[in-house]
Amino acid sequence: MHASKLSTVQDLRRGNRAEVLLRLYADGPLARPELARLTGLSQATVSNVVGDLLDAGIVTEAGAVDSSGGRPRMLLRIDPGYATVIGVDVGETRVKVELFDLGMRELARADYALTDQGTDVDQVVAAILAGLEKVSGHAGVDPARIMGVGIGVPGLVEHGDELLVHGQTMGWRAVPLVRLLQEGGAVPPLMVDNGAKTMGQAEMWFGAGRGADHAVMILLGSGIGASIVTDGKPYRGSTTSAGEIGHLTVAIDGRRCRCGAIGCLEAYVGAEAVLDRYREQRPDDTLTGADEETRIAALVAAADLDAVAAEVLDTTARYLGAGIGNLVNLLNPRRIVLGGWAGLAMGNRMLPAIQTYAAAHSLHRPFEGTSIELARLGADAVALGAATLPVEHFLRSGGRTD
Amino acid sequence: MHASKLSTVQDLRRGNRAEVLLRLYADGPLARPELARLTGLSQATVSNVVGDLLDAGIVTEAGAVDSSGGRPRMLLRIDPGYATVIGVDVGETRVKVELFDLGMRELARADYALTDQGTDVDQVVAAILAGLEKVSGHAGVDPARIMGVGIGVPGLVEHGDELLVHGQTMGWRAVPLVRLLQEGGAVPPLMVDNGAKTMGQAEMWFGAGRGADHAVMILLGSGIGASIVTDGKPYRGSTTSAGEIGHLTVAIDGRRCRCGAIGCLEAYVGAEAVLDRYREQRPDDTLTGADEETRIAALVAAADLDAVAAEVLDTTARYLGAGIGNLVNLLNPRRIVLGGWAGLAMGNRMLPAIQTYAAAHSLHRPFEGTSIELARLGADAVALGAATLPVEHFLRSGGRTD
DNA sequence: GGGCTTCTTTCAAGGCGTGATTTAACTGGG
DNA sequence: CCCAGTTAAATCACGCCTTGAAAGAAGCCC
Repeated sequence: MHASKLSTVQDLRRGNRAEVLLRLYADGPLARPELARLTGLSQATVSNVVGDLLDAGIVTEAGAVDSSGGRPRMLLRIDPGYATVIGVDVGETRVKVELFDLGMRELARADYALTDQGTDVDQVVAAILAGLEKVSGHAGVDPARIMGVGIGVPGLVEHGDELLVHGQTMGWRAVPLVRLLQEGGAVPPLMVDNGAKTMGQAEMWFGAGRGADHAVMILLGSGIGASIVTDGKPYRGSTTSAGEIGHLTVAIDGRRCRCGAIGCLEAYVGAEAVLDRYREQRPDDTLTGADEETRIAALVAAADLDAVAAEVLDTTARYLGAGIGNLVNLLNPRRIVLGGWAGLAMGNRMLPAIQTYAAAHSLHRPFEGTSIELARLGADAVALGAATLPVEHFLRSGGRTD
Repeated sequence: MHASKLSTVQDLRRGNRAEVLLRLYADGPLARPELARLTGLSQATVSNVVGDLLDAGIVTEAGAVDSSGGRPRMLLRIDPGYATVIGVDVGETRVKVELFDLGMRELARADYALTDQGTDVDQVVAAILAGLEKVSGHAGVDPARIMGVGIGVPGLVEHGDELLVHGQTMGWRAVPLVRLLQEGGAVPPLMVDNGAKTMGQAEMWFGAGRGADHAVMILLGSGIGASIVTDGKPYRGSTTSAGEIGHLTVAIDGRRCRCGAIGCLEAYVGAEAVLDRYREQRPDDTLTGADEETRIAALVAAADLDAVAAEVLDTTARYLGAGIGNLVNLLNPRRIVLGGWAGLAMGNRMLPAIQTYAAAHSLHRPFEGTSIELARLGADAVALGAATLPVEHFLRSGGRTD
């Protein structure tokens, strides 16, 4: 019920700087008059703010254009070289650390295999620290100019007094990841979020979610998760665990899920569940491949000839469509993005079917206002999205690194 | 991705006035030092702002208290008599118009029966206009001091160029309600929202939702709807139709819903569906009463003796619990409030069962952070909630009526 | 009554956004 | 080549805001 949190007149300035920075970051090079129009600020203020940002080196001029009889407008953009950020993708099989400039071009990377499915916290922490060390030492990178580290982890992240990670699949319970990293010598700011959420953030900024103020990014892998964006901001709920789409009940008298409940979406559409369902119908199991990823690919490829495979995939689309319908009815998003390696593998073939089933399980009006698309950034956007966390903080704070 | 919309230094003042007003409204009489602490403003600014508000007559002093050796602090509160608001509850059987002071005490009311289930828009508009006329003429009420009219309608409300109401149950299609009312002589501001949402707003402000920043109010009547509150604000989605909980798919191979889809929650837990299910199992139908409301009451009363009734109610609780579980997993709210006449009638007896089933269909962690409660304001809070719309606008704008 | 405490107002200082004005930069026509 | 016309950017004076400090107000306790 309470309003925003601005009070002093400097906060106002900070807010306007943020407005200008966000707009410049989102909509590429812009000239001052356009900025004034887009932000609603006066041209005088835009000149002032831009002057500050130019002095600080955050913004640079990017050439002049146009001129139908007047002074040409000078384009402005955020200097990609002003600072760098690091994104970390903690998975169950490996840790990936990438260094980006502000334009999100990758400057360096480090990759570490995990030997025990990520259950050993110390091994993961050591890998992250090694990765930070390595990419920070990359030629031409000033460690003082690294504005932050974003980390995407599989599991729930609790932002309390101390940041805690609960990772069911890796057996992590209340792991104080930030503290462990700081004790290991990592320098703040360290920002941690769920990997599905960071990937969703990446799609929102650079992929299929661009421009949508209300969107849901579905991350379909072995299991299924989602990242909800409302009013342009990631939605976390009261204890930061919103978006657990995997355990929506869609078949109240259906299969038992590994979570113990009955009829969860994940009991049908996660890669693991899809392969289980196929195996049940074809005990001879003709799919090639040892890991889920190649087996799902084989299943999709087989669907043209194998009626069982086609039926399994169609059922998947039907359940996923019902789940998407629930999202549409409940959240009324502008866009739904299907991502994750399994989502892309199956979605490439089945997007139309998914859309049809989703329509059947949605109210007409909200469905009309929703587009359902595939993710554009592939399955490797977790680190990219994680790296946007410090960037977003930087932009929203009006350009201070603190 | 964009920030809030403050730019000039006067907006800052307006924001601080709003902060003070919201706090005073929510937390009763407060003294200046407490306001300073709660809002984060300096005592000097609080004095300034309060001075303005006192001069404008919006705030009044409410006696001094305390004094352990110092000057006693003067309590402040919003003057309930500063202005009045009107709330309108448009139902399918009647139109109710109520006049409140700012403290939401009812000063006058008018009630009009509808003869044709509300299908005739003109009749509804005429009833509203008559009601406005009547309560505005109430003794001691200055028409110039009516700060606005809030209207709760059954159906989707589209806030586009022109406000349009789509009411499926009344057969309304794109009805320009505000325009019709203005042409009939009603004076703006007129604010319209879905009745479930206004009722949710009432529970948020004065009922079971107080203090929860993330909550879902479930309105269970003949059908079922919901009002979602995120970060303290009503959530509407991209085309203002969020919260259509009634057509969540919970039983993908289940009953056909009147909306045409299969397995909707509303096909099981709405009063109509509950009575249908009972009738299917007991074609002799021993329930007394002609309308849904008394028949549901009879069903609940019969459950102690009638095993079929008990089973029907238990199934209702199971489906409702699954639906609530979906809300918990997806939105991670702090509180879920069950209201509406059917929700209260059934919830009184079955809340524990609903909670148990909800727990079974929720992830452990988010469920732990959620409380599931019954609404406290009865089934007649639609008009009250509607009346809060202009009040909220007034408070958030810092005390201007424009 | 005189200290003491606490609330409330007043005051000067430092910032900020804005409209108006001025300066800058470029086009196009004679 | 120069000069009016046009648009962009910077500058200025003004009014408004918040704030810490200081002053004033209003009660308590001894």
